[in-house]
Amino acid sequence: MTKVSKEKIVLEARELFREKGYVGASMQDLADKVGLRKASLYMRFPNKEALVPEVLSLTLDETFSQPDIEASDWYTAYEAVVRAIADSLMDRKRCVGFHLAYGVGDDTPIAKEAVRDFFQSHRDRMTAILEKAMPRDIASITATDALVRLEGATLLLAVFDDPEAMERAVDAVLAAVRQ
Amino acid sequence: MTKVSKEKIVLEARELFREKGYVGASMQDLADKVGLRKASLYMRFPNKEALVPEVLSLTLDETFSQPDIEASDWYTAYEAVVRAIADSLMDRKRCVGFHLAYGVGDDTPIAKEAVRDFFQSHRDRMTAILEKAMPRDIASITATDALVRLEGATLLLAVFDDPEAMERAVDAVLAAVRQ
DNA sequence: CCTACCGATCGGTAGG
DNA sequence: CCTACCGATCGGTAGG
Repeated sequence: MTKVSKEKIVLEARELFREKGYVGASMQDLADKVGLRKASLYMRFPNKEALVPEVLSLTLDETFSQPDIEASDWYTAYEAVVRAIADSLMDRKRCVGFHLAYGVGDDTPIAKEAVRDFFQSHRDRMTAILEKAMPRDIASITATDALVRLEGATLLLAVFDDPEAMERAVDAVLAAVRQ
Repeated sequence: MTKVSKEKIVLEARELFREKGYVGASMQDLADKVGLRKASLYMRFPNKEALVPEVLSLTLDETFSQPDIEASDWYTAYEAVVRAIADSLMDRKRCVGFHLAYGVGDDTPIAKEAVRDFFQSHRDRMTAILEKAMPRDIASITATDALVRLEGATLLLAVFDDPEAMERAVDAVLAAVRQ
């Protein structure tokens, strides 16, 4: 009976938030998943809301720890990010960030701010890569629209289990920066 | 004290589902909104799940009752649909269908099927318009990708209250069928 | 269309 | 890290 790590809890919390959203995910479900009693979760996290920043910063780190992102060639780096995002979305059929974006309200300001940070970080880091090849304002718009298409394609994954829209989104987003 | 119409209840239920999702919206909130006791809602609807098909079919009807959709010119009709969808999303910052797509699970099969119908109807009706100008398979893909972009842009509306991504999505989606 | 209620579950805490 | 509990709220029903 080895101690349950904080990371394990965050990973399972992410699965719950992704699948059921913020309100639909319960601390009892999470406790069952990690094999603890519910009360014991409160030793590591002050409350449910505090799980949200942890879940999102873990996810951000995963996405941007792709090896090719350090490539000197901007296109190689950009393609790596886009494919990392798309692969993770296709794997899980939903975006935990998007589910939380729709699901957290003004009653959970810390969670709300974490969601903003999550997507703003995506935009900033993608913009930084594209800035090597185009002016800052164009890079920023291009990054934002890429995110919009990738996230939008999760609708088809969630509703119809159809990955084709995501594949087309990846192709279109990459083609947009190649011309 | 005139009777509360079924439509009024459905309209308020839509607002709740859009804002809080399926699990986050409570029958008590809905009762308060329409000025009834909670038990009285069950005279018109057998349960909470039954509200979902009503909410979505009302929304579908609103979108496709735009006058210009009957235009003989396919482009005029398509533009009317795209703008009707975008205007409604920009107005409310979220898509009730998307929130329900992420939020309903296998425990609510009727709601889940209603969500599928909702988006499949969008695809079918947009495809029907585009078929006047291109082969069926291209029309279907074009319609799906248009939906993906418009729905994806709700992320920026929900998180940053930024309408610019939606405006660019509308322009891009219309430009895609003009060339 | 109401009052009054049901069992189940929610997030969170006391106390060890 | 646990047992045991808190008040609040959930969807839904009985009975009038």
